[in-house]
Parts: sequence; C-alpha cells; structure tokens
Amino acid sequence: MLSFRKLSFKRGELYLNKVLRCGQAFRWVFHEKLGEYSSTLRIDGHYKIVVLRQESDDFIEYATVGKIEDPAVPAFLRRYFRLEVDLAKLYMEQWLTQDHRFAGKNPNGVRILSQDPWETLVSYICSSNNNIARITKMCHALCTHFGNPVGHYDGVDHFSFPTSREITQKASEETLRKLGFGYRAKFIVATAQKMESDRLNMSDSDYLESWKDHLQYEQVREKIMSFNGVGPKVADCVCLSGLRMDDVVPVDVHIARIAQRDYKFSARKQDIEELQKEYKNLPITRKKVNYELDSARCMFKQKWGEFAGWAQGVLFAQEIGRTTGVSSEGTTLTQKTKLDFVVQVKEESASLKRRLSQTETVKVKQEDTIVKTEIEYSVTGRPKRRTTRNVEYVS
DNA sequence: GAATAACCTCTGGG
DNA sequence: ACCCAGAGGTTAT
Repeated sequence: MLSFRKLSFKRGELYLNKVLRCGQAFRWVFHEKLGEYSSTLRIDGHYKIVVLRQESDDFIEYATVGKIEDPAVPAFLRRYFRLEVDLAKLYMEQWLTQDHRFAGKNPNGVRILSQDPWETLVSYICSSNNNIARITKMCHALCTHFGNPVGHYDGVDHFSFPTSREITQKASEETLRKLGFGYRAKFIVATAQKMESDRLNMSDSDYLESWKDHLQYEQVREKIMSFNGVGPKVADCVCLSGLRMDDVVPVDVHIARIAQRDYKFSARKQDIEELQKEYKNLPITRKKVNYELDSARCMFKQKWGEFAGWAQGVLFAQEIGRTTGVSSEGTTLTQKTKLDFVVQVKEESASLKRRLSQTETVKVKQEDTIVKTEIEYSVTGRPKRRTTRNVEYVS
C-alpha cells in the first residue's frame, strides 16, 4: 500500500489532467480505476516510480513505490511542476495587460514542466511529423526495450528512460525501425552516438544542462540543433521544457498559422536581416532555421515577455493534444470527464466556437447544457471513438 | 537563403 | 473494404 503525501500550491495553479496529458510529457500512464498517474522520474540521477493523483485544486498527492521514503521527492516535484512560478500573477500582470486575447481565458493549471533534458531531446525527436499517440508509444518502447526495469505498480512494469550509452549499446537503426520509429530511427541512433561521444564523463542531462550555464539561448539552441533530427522546433521544445528557458516559444505549423492569422505577425525584410546578422556565427542555426518562423518566435517573445513559452501553452494547450493519455489496462476503457474539464469547456465555449468556424476537427452539437463527454481510449492512448460533445453554446 | 519533395507509421473520415 | 490526408518537423536537393 502506497503512502501518499500532499504537495500544496495556490488554488488553480496546477491540474494534472492538463499538464500530464497535453502532449508535453509522453510517459505518464493514467490508471483509470485508481485515478492516478504513474511514471518513472530521474531524481538525483536515480529512477523512481512516482504516483500522482489530484482531487483538489490546491494540492496534489504523491507517492513513490519502494521501501524508503526519499525526502528529495517533494522538492523534485516542485521543480518538475515549476511551482515557484505564479501562473495567476503572470496572467494578470503580464499576459492580460499585453494581449487582449487572454481576456476571458484562464491559465487554469496549464504549466510548462521542467523535464529531464535528455529524455526531452529524444522524445521530441520522435515528435516530428507525428501524432501524440504514436510519440507516446515510441517513448514507452524506448524505455521497455533499452531502459532498465525500475519496478512495477498496479500491474504495470516501469522502466528508466535509456541513456545515450544504453541506446548506442542496445539499439540500432534496424531494431528501432522494427519498433515502428520509421525514419526517426537513424536520428535516435545518431543523436545517442553523438551524445555518448561528446558528453565526457557527465550524464546526458548534465551535459545538456551545462550549456545553459555559460551560453545564451541562441548558442544553446545552436548546440542542440547539432543533433541529427533536431530542427528549430524540437530544439526550442528542449530549451523550454527541458532547460527551463521560459521565454522560448516553439513555433510549429499550428502556432505559425495562428501567428499569421490572429496576430498578423509577418516578418519584415529588416527583421530577417537582423536575425541573419545575429546568426552569422551560428552555422547550424543558419542552415536549419526558417527566418519567417523564427521571426514569429521573436514577436511572441516580445509580446508575452519572459514567460512567453508559458503563455503559448496557456493559449493553445487546449487546441492540440487534449485527448491524450495512456491507460494502465490492456482493454479499451472509457474515461468520464472530470468536473474541472466540464467547467473548462464552459469557460472556453466562446473560443471553442471561434475555433469551430475555422476547423472541422471537433463536432459540437448545440445544446443549452453540458451533458457529458465520453472518450474511449485504446491501448495506445489514442481516443478510438468520441461521442458527440454537448457543449453550452454561448452566443 | 528559399522553396520542394520525401520520409515511417497509424488512423479517422470519405 | 479501400484510399488518403494529416499528424506539435527535419533533411536532402
């Protein structure tokens, strides 16, 4: 029997259902019956199984699987969830005042995590031209095949995320292709090999982390992009979610579209020339960057300030990857929505309505009350079938 | 430097 | 039952 302890925070600052399923972290397994998330986390260099649950809006509960209680765990989790960052304050004092599009929005517990840098790097290499369900599957495959067993909980075996050495020793492009990595197989192998040969005696993550100590963002990104399969988008994700560079806004196709359509961000010739000048000593950046998108990144940073990456998460986390997650059971499960999700839908209905006129991905039926949402999850975590949502429609 | 095609696999919708 | 676009991009040409 696990013994859970509380981790408290200001009301509304963290919702596990959002943060752990928004397509930022790919390795949390949701246990439907217990209402718990579990994963392995690298804490002070050692992997532990961590179990999390949340039934209240001002604390989560955590437990570790194992005999002794590690006093480092709460501090680690505070850092993992970046609980020192006051989301409500950022919203009120920075985002809302700088961007009217935040009006009526609510950060509502959407946070940027501080994830293990090496795991972040490899996970996001898997994300290229891919969907979240498969990325999740690939991350788990890496762990089960090339990581080490850490233990098991509620019938699920847990593994460490493989180090660069473990990947170079145990994996090959061929084995990874057989595991379904497709063309990313050679990226993973090449990245692991480069890391293994570059890192000296540091751990993979310490090595990545060390760049941050003495280099500016542009140079850190240059170094991260020196890995095969890592372009500007992936590098920025590593900066933001792996290295806590809070002002970095990763610009994917989706954000690029929004930048243009909603913000009318379009690079002037002068903007691009300035960037080109700035990157003159950064050959890899010059080769890989798209100046139009990079310019949009700069404009978002200017508009939203030192936590611009978080602002992007708050504004757009709901639009993509909402329905992700892995269940602990092999059979198909039904997930009933939690109350906070329903409330969230209510709050978002205005923007949801706006989105619907632009995309046809969600089907909404006009009703005067919210009934419920049911999502069926397959083993891979991808919703197999989604019933029609009944959403309060605000005119 | 900018534009284009190709790339693995899986899945929902025609 | 099939087919095909598209999915949190990157690389090669």
